[in-house]
Amino acid sequence: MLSLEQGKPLFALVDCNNFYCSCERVFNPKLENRPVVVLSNNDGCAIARSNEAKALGIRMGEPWFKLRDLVKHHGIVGLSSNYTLYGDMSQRVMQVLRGFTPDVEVYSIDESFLRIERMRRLWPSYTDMGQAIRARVRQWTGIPVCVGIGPTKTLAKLANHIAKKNPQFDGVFDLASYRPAQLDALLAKIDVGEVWGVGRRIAERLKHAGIHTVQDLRLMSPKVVRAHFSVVMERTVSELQGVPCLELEDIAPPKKQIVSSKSFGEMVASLEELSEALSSYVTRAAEKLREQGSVCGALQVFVMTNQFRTDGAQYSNGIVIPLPNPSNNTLDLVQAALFGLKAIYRRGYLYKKTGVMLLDLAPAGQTQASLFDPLEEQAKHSDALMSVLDGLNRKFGRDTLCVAASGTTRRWVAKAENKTPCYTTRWGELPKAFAR
DNA sequence: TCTGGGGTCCTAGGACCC
DNA sequence: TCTGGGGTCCTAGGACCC
Repeated sequence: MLSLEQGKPLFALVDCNNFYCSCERVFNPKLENRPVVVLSNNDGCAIARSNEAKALGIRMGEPWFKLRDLVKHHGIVGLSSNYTLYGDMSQRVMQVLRGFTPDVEVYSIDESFLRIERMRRLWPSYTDMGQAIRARVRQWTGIPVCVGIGPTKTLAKLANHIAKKNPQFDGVFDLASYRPAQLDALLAKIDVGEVWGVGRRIAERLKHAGIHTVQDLRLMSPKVVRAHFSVVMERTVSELQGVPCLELEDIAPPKKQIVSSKSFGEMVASLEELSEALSSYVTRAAEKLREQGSVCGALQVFVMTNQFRTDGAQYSNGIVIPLPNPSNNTLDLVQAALFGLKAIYRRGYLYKKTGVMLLDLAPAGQTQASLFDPLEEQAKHSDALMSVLDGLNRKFGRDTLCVAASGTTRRWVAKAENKTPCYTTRWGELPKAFAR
């Protein structure tokens, strides 16, 4: 981790434009210049929109079925999400960024923070450096990005927003390239809700107090903000004023909980089918658990009916199951989860969703031993079995080897009616190029 | 008919301890 | 009539992020 004490930091935020839509466009140029929407699991709602789709007023999270008319009139393309593709494209983009500096924090699937103050001499200006990043990512991956540059993460975020919204900056904006008075005027035109850390609720409260723009918030005293809001907001205001409070976290800390849950393609009533679905989610969660080298000490199972429906009875419940011995063995976890499911299952409801959360995560191999620990020999067998399982599934694709409890009919799997191929991760689905 | 999934952090309040 | 003060741990709920 690059500490803030090591000289004055400078951050760049590199953010992919309309990331999921851009990934689709890389492999299907016919999608260029058309309104494209990528849908959530189950083809439920819009989670990524091309600029053309945004221009039609399609909002983030808008249910797809409500867009039916708009779709008909404007020839909107709605694609099921293809996370395998997006995950792979993301890794490629991040790899290109690491070619510029090792000081990269992958903040989400489509954005990274970079510490750039040591790169200054390689380009005439930071803006030129930003343009170089943009050009290389575009050329090597096909993905368009914007770059925002500022002395704190919050300001880099804001600069990125400015780069995105103002075409005259050509996708790169360095806050330092503006004189203070110019910057004040610019920030006085941006809604306070655009600040990183200011969500819908806090924006409402701020506006109620007469704070409408980023500039208004920037002029507040952090102490006063703390008194009326929280330490988090205090930090945000300090960062807006150029005082860095957040460091670059280039080494991802292990996750504290792992969740796997999904809505069903069709409603599920029986315990058997719920068990199948839950087993498959637990399998996925356990894979993630082993990937980060952890074991879990407890898991939580939950079920719920469709809360959007007004007819029919509603039911939702959850239960935490402590494990006698911390484990990352899929079979142990499935067994515990099914035990929990049995306890909260009620007959007579139509379920929409179930899921599992792995809790009390700890590094494997350094947990408190219990009186009833399995024999060392057994533990070794368990580890060996899991590495075979993971190895086969990595090599031959997910679910090549899975627990029988996850079933074979799988009526409950989510809808994905318009999904593109895994162009970059499956031999059988490689894109084909033809010469004329 | 159709409404995502996966995370983090902070705060308040209760239980309990000395 | 007067009814301490400080600390920890846990949980639930709320807010935020992508």
